[in-house]
Amino acid sequence: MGTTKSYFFSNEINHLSNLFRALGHPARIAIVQHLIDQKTCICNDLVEELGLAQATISQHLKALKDAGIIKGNIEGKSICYCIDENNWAHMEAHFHAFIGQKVQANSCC
Amino acid sequence: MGTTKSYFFSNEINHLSNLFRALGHPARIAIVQHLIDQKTCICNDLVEELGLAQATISQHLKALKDAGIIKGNIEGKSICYCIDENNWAHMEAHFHAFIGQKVQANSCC
DNA sequence: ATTATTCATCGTAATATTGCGATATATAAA
DNA sequence: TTTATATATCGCAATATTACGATGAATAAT
Repeated sequence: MGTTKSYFFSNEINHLSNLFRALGHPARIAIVQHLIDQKTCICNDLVEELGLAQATISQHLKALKDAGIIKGNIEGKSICYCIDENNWAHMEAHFHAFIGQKVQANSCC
Repeated sequence: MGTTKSYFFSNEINHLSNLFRALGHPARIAIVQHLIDQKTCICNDLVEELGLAQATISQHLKALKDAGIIKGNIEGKSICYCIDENNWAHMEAHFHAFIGQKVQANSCC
């Protein structure tokens, strides 16, 4: 009990919900927005920027990396993160295929 | 400890992450997709359709309703759910404003 | 070689989510 | 009125998430 029954659902649906879930936390949205805004790579000014502990930021970065939304590159003693522009395009397409669907007006009220 | 520090973030960011989170579960994606496909309203054939317990489905419906994604209407002894087409449009715009942002290619690797 | 910096990971506490059976409520049907 | 049907909610157990301090690993600076 307590565990999501992913095996009840298609890969398609599980993948989509994983992407949504990865963005389902304000810190992770803020991180992604920061990476988009700063174009150039960002390491952990995020810690100062967001006001969360370093361990917490690192955890959120991992979640975004696992979802394929960002990627990181070692750069000296720090690590340079940026949007994974390849997956970003896929994600955009994936989201749009779902959210862009036509919805009937007032179909129940 | 353990609670999301929403007050660290803007309303904009919190709202967006709430929307994403509402769709961050396969059952809820499946429910929304079902509501889109069936155009006409759906009550709890979802229980048979998804194979989850009635209480669980009801809980997921509540999460989607709280997020403004669906709405329900009493219809005899059952309740008729459908996409809230007004908020759906807002949501689409909101998502697109975020996901549709231009991302620099290979900005860190 | 030692020290400082940057980041990941571990361990742990607090809280949230997921799922279900049981029960409550409300309407329809008999 | 009694019974059946549909749904919401309560209470609980299992698991996941969020957050943080402490520690480890790797590189840069001294």
